[in-house]
Amino acid sequence: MSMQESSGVALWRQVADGIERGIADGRFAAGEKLPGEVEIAETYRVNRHTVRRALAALAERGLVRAERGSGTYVEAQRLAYPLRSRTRFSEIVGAGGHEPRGQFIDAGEDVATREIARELGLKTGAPLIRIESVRLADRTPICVSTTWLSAERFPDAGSVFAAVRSMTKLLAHYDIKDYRRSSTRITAAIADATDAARLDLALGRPVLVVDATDVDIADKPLVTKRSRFAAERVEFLVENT
Amino acid sequence: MSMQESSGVALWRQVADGIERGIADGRFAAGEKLPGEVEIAETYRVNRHTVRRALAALAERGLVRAERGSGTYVEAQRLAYPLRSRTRFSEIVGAGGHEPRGQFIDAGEDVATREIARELGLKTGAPLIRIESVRLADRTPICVSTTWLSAERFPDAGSVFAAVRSMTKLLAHYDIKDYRRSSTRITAAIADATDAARLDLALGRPVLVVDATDVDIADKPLVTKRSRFAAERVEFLVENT
DNA sequence: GGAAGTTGTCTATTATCATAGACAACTTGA
DNA sequence: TCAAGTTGTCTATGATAATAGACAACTTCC
Repeated sequence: MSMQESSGVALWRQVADGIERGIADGRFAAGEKLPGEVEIAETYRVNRHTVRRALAALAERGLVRAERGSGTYVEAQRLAYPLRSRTRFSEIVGAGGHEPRGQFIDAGEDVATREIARELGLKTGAPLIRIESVRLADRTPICVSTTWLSAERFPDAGSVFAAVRSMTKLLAHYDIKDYRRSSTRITAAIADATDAARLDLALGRPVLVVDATDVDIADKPLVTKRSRFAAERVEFLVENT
Repeated sequence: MSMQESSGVALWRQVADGIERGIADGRFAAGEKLPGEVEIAETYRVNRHTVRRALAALAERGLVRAERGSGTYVEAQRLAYPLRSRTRFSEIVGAGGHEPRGQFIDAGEDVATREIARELGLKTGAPLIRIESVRLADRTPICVSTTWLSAERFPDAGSVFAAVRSMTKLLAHYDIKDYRRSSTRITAAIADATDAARLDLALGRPVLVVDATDVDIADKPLVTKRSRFAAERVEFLVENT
């Protein structure tokens, strides 16, 4: 009967994404009641069971809540994340009325690829400290980051970060009182298995991939990082001054 | 045997996304040979047939090309898209050595939601012109846009755009010689069926959703739009000055 | 109380996904 | 030429996705 586009994405998942999109762009406001399962099934031209599976997936992720006999209700909101010259995770999250947190996952040594060397103003193959971390707002993971610093300049960066769990505090430990974002590159991708697990994100969900470099007040590169943000939880704001 | 995470995304699709990610971030350079199907199957822990399906999907989208007896080769590249105060699609694409094109899809009338009214400095319910368009680099669709303008100030915007197929030229028609981007909000989502078709994108692929407003030299709002960029074809650059 | 509308649960059937193995067709390099 | 390594094609089987129908359990409102 149906044509079956065979996109590699299950029908229930497409319905779930459609509803989530509706929540994200405000067609379904927070607290509001969704259309009934039968009505959703009709609009997407799928079986009611397929809709139920979609809703179950959204419910598991905490986006909706089903009430038997009554209906299914929305509960969600996206975090506004301005991209400014002064970018501090804790300030941005705090300003939104949430409690910023940092989690240290792992640190190790690495050598600079050509790209990282260029960003940090080092030579290819220079020794680096690599730090893996997660940042959260309240208890919700917002992004995972892989951060690189020069191992010569910041020899104990790994253990320092593990203790302070904040990039600002890490730099302060090395007497760097101020820094700013010099460049930011943004694209989107599907979360890989590791990132998905760390972000508590379903497989196949999109992430915003941000490559950024921070410099000190003399424009000297300090750290470069690649962060993956859960797209369903944030919205970047670019303000042209 | 396998655990089956049941993410709603087929295994072959996950493999395809993984390989695409590898192409996007440079692990597999353009023109280079991918690992053999057996090796890919081992790294992803799936059957070779599953890998073949993933490669077939990538081949259909033109990202790779299989050569019997020899191997499978990469062919792709992402468009760098700087987000500056002065943002002109044709200039950005032209600077990358590609030929910019615009396609008019549809125009109609609309009334301002609270959000659009705020962006354009109008009252909620004010009459608007809504324009749907696609922009391409060479023959590849880059983004689809929904653009809103005040119907009072730009009464014939729809038919003018249909003729000139460029926002800069449309504004020039109303004696606006210069304008600039005042705000940009970025997030990511999965392309819906309509956008996917217009972008020639497989279902379930991510898009970068950009909400932007352009203002004249006196900071008066001119147009506001929501664009959906094929994430696999562009990379946004934010330059903090 | 009762009707209408909602979500929850069960059984059953068909199509697609994923695996498995074997071998053909072709390219490359020794 | 030949061996090794590659992609292409075939058959087969079990697991999962999607459909279909029926009815229970519960809420809301008249």
